[in-house]
Amino acid sequence: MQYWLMKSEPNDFSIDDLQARPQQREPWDGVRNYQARNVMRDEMKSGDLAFFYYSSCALPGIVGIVKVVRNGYPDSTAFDPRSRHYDPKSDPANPRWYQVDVEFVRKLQRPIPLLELKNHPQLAEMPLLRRGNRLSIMPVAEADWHFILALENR
DNA sequence: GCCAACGTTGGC
DNA sequence: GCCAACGTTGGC
Repeated sequence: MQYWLMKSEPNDFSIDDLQARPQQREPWDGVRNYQARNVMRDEMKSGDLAFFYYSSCALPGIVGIVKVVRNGYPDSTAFDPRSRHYDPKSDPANPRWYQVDVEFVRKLQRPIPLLELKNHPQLAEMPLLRRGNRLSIMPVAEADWHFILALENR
């Protein structure tokens, strides 16, 4: 099993939105970055866990945990001209973009802000904390996963 | 809103 | 295949 971090802008899709969905599940669609696409298509597997991370908001940070419940499959919003994620270059016969399905697991007892993560030298090698990182989906080392969860109750 | 950093595009 | 121009991301 692997661990991940998935970014979302809370104004766009929040963990509360996920919790409110039928079966508390939702396709993680609209990702238009090749590296993140490759992760969802090739690496994320049903049963993996991921941190739900808020970006581009008042308090960027980790707010919860989700579980991958479906392996990568083509992102159909790319085929829909009415979708804001429409990509005419994605051909259903040869899809360019992929998504996984995620399921709500729980919210953290408190959000763990990016600023706090930066205070821990142990986490300095996380892709999230590396300068200029723009990946919307990235791996989390198992040790980092547990370290971060231990911050939750402080 | 600013702007640094990065990814993508497209002319050559 | 190079690389300048442009668009996007995302913290601040």
